[in-house]
Amino acid sequence: MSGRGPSAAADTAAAAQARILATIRAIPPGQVRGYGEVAMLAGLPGRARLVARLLGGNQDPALPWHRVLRSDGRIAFPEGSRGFREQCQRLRAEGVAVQGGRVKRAPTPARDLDAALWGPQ
DNA sequence: AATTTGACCCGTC
DNA sequence: AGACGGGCCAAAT
Repeated sequence: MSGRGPSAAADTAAAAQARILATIRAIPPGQVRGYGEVAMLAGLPGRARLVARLLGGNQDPALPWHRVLRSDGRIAFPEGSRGFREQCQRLRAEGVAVQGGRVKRAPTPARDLDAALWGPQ
């Protein structure tokens, strides 16, 4: 059947978005991930902005959006804004140390891998 | 169809 | 550590 309706491309995009949302939902409480990290885990490397756009239009209160931050470990909202405070509070409620709008532990565990490979001496 | 915008990322100074 | 600039991708106007 050659009836590729207008759902062909839209379906792919929808699937990508669904994977992104699933990845965000899969983030364990007390942990944080970067936008690019979420995109990569969702099988969409380089689409960090898509994740951001998705969260921007997200209306699901059950989505742990607060566990997603910038690659620098910093909150993506401007300091003092509503989202900033809410995200900060929600993170602290999960035991995440937030200082100056920044998470103590970087979302990229690459350093841990290096340490694990070489070991503590 | 071209331009602008956005809860971004990375290398460099 | 923070500041600048360029790059990337997708949706909205």
